[in-house]
Amino acid sequence: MDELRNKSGLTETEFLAGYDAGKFDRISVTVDMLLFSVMDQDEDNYRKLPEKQLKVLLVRRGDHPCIGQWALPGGFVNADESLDAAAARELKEETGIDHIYMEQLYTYGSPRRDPRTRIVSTAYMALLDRAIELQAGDDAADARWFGVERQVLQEVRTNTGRGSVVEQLVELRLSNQTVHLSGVMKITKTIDGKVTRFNREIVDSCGIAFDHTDIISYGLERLRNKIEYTDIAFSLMPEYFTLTELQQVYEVILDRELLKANFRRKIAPMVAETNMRKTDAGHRPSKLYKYNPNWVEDVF
Amino acid sequence: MDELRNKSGLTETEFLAGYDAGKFDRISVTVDMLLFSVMDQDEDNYRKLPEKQLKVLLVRRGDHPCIGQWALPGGFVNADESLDAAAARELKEETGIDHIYMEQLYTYGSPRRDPRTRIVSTAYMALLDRAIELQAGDDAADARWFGVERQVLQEVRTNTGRGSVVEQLVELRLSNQTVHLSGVMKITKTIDGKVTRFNREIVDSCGIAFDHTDIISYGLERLRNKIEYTDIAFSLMPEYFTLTELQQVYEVILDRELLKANFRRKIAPMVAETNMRKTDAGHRPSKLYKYNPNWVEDVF
DNA sequence: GGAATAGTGTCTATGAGACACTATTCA
DNA sequence: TGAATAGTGTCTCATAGACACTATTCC
Repeated sequence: MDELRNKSGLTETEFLAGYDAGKFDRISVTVDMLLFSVMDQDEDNYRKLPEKQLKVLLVRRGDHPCIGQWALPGGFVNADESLDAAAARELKEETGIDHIYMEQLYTYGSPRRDPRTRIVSTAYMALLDRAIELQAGDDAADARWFGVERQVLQEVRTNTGRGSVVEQLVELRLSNQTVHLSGVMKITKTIDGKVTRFNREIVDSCGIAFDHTDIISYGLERLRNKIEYTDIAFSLMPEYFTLTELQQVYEVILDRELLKANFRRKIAPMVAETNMRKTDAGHRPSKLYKYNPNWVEDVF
Repeated sequence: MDELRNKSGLTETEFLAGYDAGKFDRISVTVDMLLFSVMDQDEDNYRKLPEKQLKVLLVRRGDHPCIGQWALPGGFVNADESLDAAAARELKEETGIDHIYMEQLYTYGSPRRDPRTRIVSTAYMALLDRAIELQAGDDAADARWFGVERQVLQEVRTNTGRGSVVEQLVELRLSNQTVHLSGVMKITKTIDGKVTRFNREIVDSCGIAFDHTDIISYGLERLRNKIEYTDIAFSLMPEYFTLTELQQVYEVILDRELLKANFRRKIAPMVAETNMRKTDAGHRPSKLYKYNPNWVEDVF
């Protein structure tokens, strides 16, 4: 095969020897890591269960651009590593964690999304099954968990002659004890004739760096969709858990309450009972379950 | 805000003036366009309806690397355009088409996926509602439609101690009157404890350039999933169509037959009847429908 | 008339949702 | 004992699937 020659009469080996990568614009490529976890809120009443909250990990930027703002952890892709490997490496560097669920989310490539230079960034989403202590004085000097809330502020539906436009204003609020961040996205679905287009635009961003408001809100939407038809929720659970804890994770992500009996029927095939129980809770103990790894879904 | 200074005492303006993009490895970024359409097969019996087939557009490579093989149309992203814009531009250049459905699929970034240099490529999927004539002597000298077939060759399920592994061998066959291409993917889902990982690997590729076997098979999976819960199928239909034609499009993408009565009930809210009919077909004429752009789904 | 597609009616099985009820700890 | 959660039973309604049937065109 190496004997094939192109119009200039070159074999592939000869062609590659003379190839100049610099003749096309080269671009900096980074990965950003959207790390979610679900953690307990403290509860004063010993009898009540602690509430759960969806958290995202952000890092305070210590340098320009967006100095002082909060950003997703991430960094440049090295010459010899795949995007997946770069994302896993960044996660490990920032948090010391490995072997957790991770998937590629979306690639952001607006020409001016970073004032330094043209940067294309591939966002990944990862899910963590526990709270981790963030060691201060690390590479990421100032990494913190933020509680995540999302709210639709406004929805406008317009009928145009050739179709319709649906426009939503969605607010994202990220907060912990000391810091409160927020951003607003305008998400538009336009149907023009038969052509449907989606558009996402950051309308307002308060303390969130770059276009990370968009990434976080998109990741949240993906998580919300996937929890309905995959087993992704178990990536957020410890090895043993009660069904109520599992239900709380679903509720916090879907942002609505579920009926216990129905929930249990639905997830029954995905879990396996153990003979352990969680006791000393000020009320009836509950069985501990674990993920049933032999659960068969429609695979791919 | 510009008055914030970093540890070196620089304002953002000063910082940016001294920023050297070259200190990190820069990478070539391209877009690849997976363009699908559904076209009629010729039918000899005048009474029978023509069968439909899913098609993908490929371009024969005239230069190294992968000279002589068939690839997705695509090209380098320009310095000043977004990824979406680059994908739309490439599509327009190769086919003369614009204003069609398009979405970002996935970003491929293995270090050695292209022998020239490190290339990260963002794949897009677009859907076309008609057959277009491919003008020879174009930029893409040799662009052709290929019929797409996918077949699961083997599925192996293994129970490991800590979980399970499901491994599928999937063959992709692309063909037209003169050219027959094929590729085989090994798609693996590994559950290890609670951590689920997916892996896609090209096992064999016969005449399909680079990692495009992976892109095409992934796009096909995405199309198959989305046709079940979105209105994406209408992007593949002309303005007016019969319900049987619409059903054929679903069948060709899902690769299974559907029951007519059930199909019609299901898509009824998405279509609007017209008072036109399709006649002279050697059998009972059928009503023409169009997409109902006021159909309300759960929006986002 | 007959070949072919167009189009409809209805039964059943399954699953989602609502709701009411019983059971069990432990301070 | 009572506050709280754990856990179950059952009804209804909506939807997916199977299947059988009627209707209409045009050669």
